Amino acid sequence: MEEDLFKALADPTRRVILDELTDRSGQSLFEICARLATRHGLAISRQAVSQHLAVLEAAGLVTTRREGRYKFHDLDTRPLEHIVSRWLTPAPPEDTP
Amino acid sequence: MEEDLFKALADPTRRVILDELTDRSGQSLFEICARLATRHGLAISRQAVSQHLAVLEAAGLVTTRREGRYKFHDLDTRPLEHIVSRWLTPAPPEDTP
DNA sequence: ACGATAGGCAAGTAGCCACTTGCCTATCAA
DNA sequence: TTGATAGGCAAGTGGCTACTTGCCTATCGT
Repeated sequence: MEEDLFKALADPTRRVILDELTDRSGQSLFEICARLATRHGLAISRQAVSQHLAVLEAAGLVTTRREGRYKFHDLDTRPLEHIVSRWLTPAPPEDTP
Repeated sequence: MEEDLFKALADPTRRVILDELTDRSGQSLFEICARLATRHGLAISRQAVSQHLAVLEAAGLVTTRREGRYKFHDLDTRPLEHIVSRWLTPAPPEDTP
């Protein structure tokens, strides 16, 4: 859903998570939490990060794979190409809410 | 401001306005209102559109010029290039809210 | 000058969203 | 099996935001 993509990008914390996954894809929830805290000074609860990841997954920006008790998160930037092409290239309008 | 850009893109009505300005740049507030109604079926008040345009202008996506009692709105897509390059190319992370 | 058109300002409201809190399930190590 | 680790679910709360309403200013045509 196109709507989900823009909603996902609207939050600064989610953008930092994308930065984190750009730096190292395939992190678990706890890894992401730790790196948000240590490298970005973000004091944020595990649930908050979990909810952000769900939003990013709904937007197609993150894919997940389960391995035992771990769940790894991988970045998928393909939806992003798709977004700028809407206005940078002469393309027809899309959603009408 | 980077934050303003993503916030601006988060709203579906604002994205349709960008579509409208992509189709024809330099429209006045009333023109945009009319075309949102006729071409997109959006029953939206003039003030709402005005506020949306202010948000788009704060994001740098729209520039305005006054001529008499008219105020024309022009599209500027440059901030958009800037946004996807953050994750599509190996670039350093940015905002930490 | 007067009415009509184009737009601005400000306050109020309703709905959404990020975040927390509390509890629960599942996997692994000892 | 027990405890610890990794994650999920659900309800509640505070703040932000899109939209409306009402009134005001400025420019143009006649």
